[in-house]
Amino acid sequence: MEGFFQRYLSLYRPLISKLNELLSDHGLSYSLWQVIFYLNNNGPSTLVEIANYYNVEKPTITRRVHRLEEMQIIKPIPSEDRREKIIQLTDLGKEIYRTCRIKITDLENHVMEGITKEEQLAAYHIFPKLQENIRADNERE
Amino acid sequence: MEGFFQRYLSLYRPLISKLNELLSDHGLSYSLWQVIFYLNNNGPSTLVEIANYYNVEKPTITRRVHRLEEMQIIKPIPSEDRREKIIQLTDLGKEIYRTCRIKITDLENHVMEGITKEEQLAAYHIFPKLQENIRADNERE
DNA sequence: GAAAATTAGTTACCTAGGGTAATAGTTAAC
DNA sequence: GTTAACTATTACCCTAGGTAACTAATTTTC
Repeated sequence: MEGFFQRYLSLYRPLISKLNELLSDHGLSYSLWQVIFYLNNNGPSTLVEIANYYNVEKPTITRRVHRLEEMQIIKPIPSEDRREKIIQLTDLGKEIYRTCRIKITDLENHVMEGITKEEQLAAYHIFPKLQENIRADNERE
Repeated sequence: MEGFFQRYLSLYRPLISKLNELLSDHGLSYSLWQVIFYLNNNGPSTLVEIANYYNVEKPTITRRVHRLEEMQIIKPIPSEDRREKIIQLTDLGKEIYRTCRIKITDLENHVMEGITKEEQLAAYHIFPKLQENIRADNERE
């Protein structure tokens, strides 16, 4: 499958630019959206949970969380364990999630025009497998 | 196709890290590799050609080219038009291309393990189409 | 139950990578 | 021959993330 990475990667920049543009209407970027997305799907969470999910370091999430707090999109809630900070979406945050979710899904449908359902599903299924293969390969070291 | 972008994008970081790691053996990163790759496939080229191909700005390519020149991987050749700078791979550059090409193709094959040929091809074909749809959508503005 | 180890989050500093605007030099257009 | 357009470069800025060191809180260990 020579050239697969080349094709995969050349889509990245146009796509992430498009998403960032879409999200900038709400003062967001894709990296901030990831946190909102996680909180919407998983409910109140700690920073470590989010960092683990996205395979990024803790300071990265600290930064994202601070920005979202300033924007009143998320807020901390009390925790038993006083080391950790549990955050959840505010009402504003939930509203923004819904609005952006619709826009992103619209975009997803739009860029899929002219592509058969079979191809879409094949690609959809392939990503986690590739990720798992890379993860397993990293493990092996 | 809700969730497609999410899946596509979560593969990016692991993959680009893996490639950068692989290329770091030769003092390279994926962004530098792109220039080598282009020169290998297209022969001597100007910076503008490369910038257009990868949809990045000219200063981005200026920087990459300077680094590759320092590493003696590429060299300028005389041009009729004295505004432009034509660069090509050196012998060392061609050698590095071959070595890395093999390693990258090996990695491509390896991360494809357990994925059917049909799925691979479907994904392979879908990327340019998605890119074209995004491009067309941007055009429309 | 006190000391040591671990954990969550933060801060400070650094790096990669790319964009914008302005500029010099060169060529094309008229 | 003057103006416009083009190539490459420079300077400056932004986004995004990583590493190392640190604080505070909690577990583990003995």
